[in-house]
Amino acid sequence: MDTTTSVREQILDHAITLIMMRGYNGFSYRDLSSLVGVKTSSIHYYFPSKDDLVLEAVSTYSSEVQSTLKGIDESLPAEVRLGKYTKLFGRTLGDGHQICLCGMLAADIETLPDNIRQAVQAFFKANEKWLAKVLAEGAQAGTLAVNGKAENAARALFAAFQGSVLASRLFNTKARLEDVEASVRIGR
Amino acid sequence: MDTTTSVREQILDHAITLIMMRGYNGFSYRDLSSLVGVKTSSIHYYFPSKDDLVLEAVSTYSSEVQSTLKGIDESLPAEVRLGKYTKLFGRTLGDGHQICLCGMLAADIETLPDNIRQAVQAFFKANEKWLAKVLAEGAQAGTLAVNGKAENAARALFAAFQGSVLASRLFNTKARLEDVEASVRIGR
DNA sequence: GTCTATAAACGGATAGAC
DNA sequence: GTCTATCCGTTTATAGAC
Repeated sequence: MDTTTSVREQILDHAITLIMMRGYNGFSYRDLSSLVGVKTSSIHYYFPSKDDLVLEAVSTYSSEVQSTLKGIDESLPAEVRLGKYTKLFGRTLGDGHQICLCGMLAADIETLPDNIRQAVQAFFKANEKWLAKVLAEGAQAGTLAVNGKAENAARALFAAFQGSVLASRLFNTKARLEDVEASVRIGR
Repeated sequence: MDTTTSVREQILDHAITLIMMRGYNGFSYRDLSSLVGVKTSSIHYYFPSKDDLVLEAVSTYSSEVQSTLKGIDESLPAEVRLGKYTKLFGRTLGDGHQICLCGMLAADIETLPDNIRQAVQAFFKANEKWLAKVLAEGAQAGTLAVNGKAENAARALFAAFQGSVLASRLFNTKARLEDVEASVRIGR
């Protein structure tokens, strides 16, 4: 089997982790250079500008999340799917020093170009759409507490997940993610 | 009357705005220098290190928010107090380019010293405590939808507010703050 | 208190050899 | 593709004159 990871992939992977940890303005080509073991000029060969690198980081990260969501069987009960979504955010935390890449870039958005803003917006919309479907079904089944329209509740719920990974890292506990799930889950 | 604003106050005010806009790693002493009209070395006179400046920014910001919360009459109905809290976050947005200072620093937390982390944690806890009281009363009165314990629901709700200012700025609309309020408010 | 001057490291980025 | 070498602006911070 092939366990090779190209330099390009390594750069991208480390960039994603660094952004999730320290944000756009908190990492440099020099950081990547020492992590991957190539000179900064080699990184510029693959990603001419930092914005190019970050834009591709968003695309890669977003595709991975979308793929995970697509892998969640829609025939499962709504509350079970929500539980899997909570776990997805739990994995995002990693060793406890990372938050969602798009949540982080949303914080840095005023220092980023418009094409990155659009990519981050698309990530938000996709997550909200997925959650809206889950909430609508859970409301129908009486297993999830949904106040008002599912679309509005989904936007509030996604915001709660983004805010809670922030708080989870700040307080060094995953319990805050569970608070969010508990806030909409009826019964045990 | 005295409309004088000391250089020190001006530095602090602009620092708070810059952090809310661009984050810890997104502004510099040079930015402050051009905004206030003094050299960067003069800023170092008041705030020896950037961390000193940011720590005091958190203290000042936190005091202002605490003061606003204290000014909300506790004899008002819970849902009315919640409405005022939503408006507080709406003012935080300002001209639409700012988020909560402590939400921003929570995103930057991995690049900050421990004393700042503690100050940000204290801000989170104070807000969650205030919201827990409102939620408990609203649940009792049947005006607010609270699932599970008020303390847990309050942590989820505060996370939702933090996430929603992020989204409000990202999409350039205050509607996302209202989604959060609507998600717990019963009836019209 | 505020300035000039300067340090010393870091930032993203490019040219050209190999 | 990767390197060396370099550009040039930025960053936090300090020393010392006024």
